[in-house]
Amino acid sequence: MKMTQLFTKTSKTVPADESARNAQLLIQAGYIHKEMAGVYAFLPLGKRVLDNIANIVREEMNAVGGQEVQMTVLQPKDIFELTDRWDDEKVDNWFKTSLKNGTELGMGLTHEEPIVDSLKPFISSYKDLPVSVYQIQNKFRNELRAKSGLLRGREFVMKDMYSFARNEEEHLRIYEEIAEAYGRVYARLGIGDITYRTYADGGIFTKKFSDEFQTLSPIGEDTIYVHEGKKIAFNEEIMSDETLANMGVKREELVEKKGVEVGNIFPLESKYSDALGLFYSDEDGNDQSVVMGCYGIGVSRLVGMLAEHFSDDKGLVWPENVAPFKVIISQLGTDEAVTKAAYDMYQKLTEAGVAVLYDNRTDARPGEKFADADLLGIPYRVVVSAKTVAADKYEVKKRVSDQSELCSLDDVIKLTSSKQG
RNA sequence: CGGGGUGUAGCGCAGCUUGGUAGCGCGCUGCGUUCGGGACGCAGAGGUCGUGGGUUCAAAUCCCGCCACCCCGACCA
Repeated sequence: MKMTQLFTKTSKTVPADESARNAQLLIQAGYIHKEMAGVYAFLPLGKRVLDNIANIVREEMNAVGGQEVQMTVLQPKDIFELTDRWDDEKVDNWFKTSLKNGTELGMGLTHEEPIVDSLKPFISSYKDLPVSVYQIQNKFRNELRAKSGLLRGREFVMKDMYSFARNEEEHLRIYEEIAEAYGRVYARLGIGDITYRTYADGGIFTKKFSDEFQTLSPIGEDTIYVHEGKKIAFNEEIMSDETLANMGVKREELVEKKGVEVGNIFPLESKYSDALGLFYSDEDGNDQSVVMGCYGIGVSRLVGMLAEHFSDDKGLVWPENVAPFKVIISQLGTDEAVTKAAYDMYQKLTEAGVAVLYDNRTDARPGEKFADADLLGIPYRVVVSAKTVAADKYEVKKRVSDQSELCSLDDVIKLTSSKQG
């Protein structure tokens, strides 16, 4: 993409109504637009990052047999009454609305009931199970207070998967498979080493425990206790001598940290399937309960988490897998030879399948182009100028490094088109 | 929802104490000079001062209500 086509611009000043670093950077660089507190629009660059993250999540969910669907945002009241969750006393952060005739509706905050409801016509036999279904969709939560930029909004993008198994044993196998897939997601996003599977409370979903995936960060809202040796952690909310004993861990082995919840998985047993009448016939023709699990990943929250984590005093520093563009070509000067060399590079990289942002602005001086390349956080910067043209080379610098090197066009293509991941 | 703070041009801010023709920087438009780390000169455009009421000859400024945004806390699929 040519930068002159991109409608967003960077700003020299930090927005005054944000104090979270992730929101400051993303707004300053033109990735997102704040519509209201806790509600952000994704602009072209932000949308590309969001989609890159979503695609990694999608690939890993597909790899463990997930089938993608898209549920509705508008939800009927009756199915939530069957599970006793409609009452505002039970769930108090639900945006609700109504039809003209007064019929009450909910706006997607979670989808256990609708998913069960839509699978019901298709699940009747043990032969129909197991199955896992997921979606990547906007979720709405009427938070009393939005905060921390993209980390805690009222409208956000979430991947939620629901698994349906014939029995507890099958459920556990699937649950662990998905937990492992989660590990791969965070590894591919570049935060595998600081993300911990964390033993936590079950919240409104289940009486039992849940597993959170917590990424260590000073901006984290949760206090967790990390066991480095086992690469696991415990949420403060369930810390007790009994829990620790059950897990075979000693209190002095744990280190207190702040974490951002980037995923949360729950065993649901048959709470929702039973309530909504989803059963299957076993080999003997007897009705059996379906054992469910649900699995969330905060996709837009991850945009914020990664922006927060991968940044420096000059701006964003995206990992290659999520960067909106892998390469930015900074053309300095408007000589014909320079323009031609820059445009050649742009075309060749594009043909090689590399996502390129071509800074073809003629009204921006070098310092401004460099500052923008840094702020935008594009992993590779290729400078084309009278100097590089004279040397018949291109100057390549990684965003994470302050050393540049002169390369041939082919070298640049080789360097930037590898390591897909 | 409790406490604290802030709303003035697209962005960042000053002006408010002590009422009297709304300012600065960035950005934007035009012209010229510049051109490897956010250049400079000249000439311009752009504002219901969050909003509604009140006091006053006169309100960005004083008083009251409301709205929005930020922070701390509580809460948290």
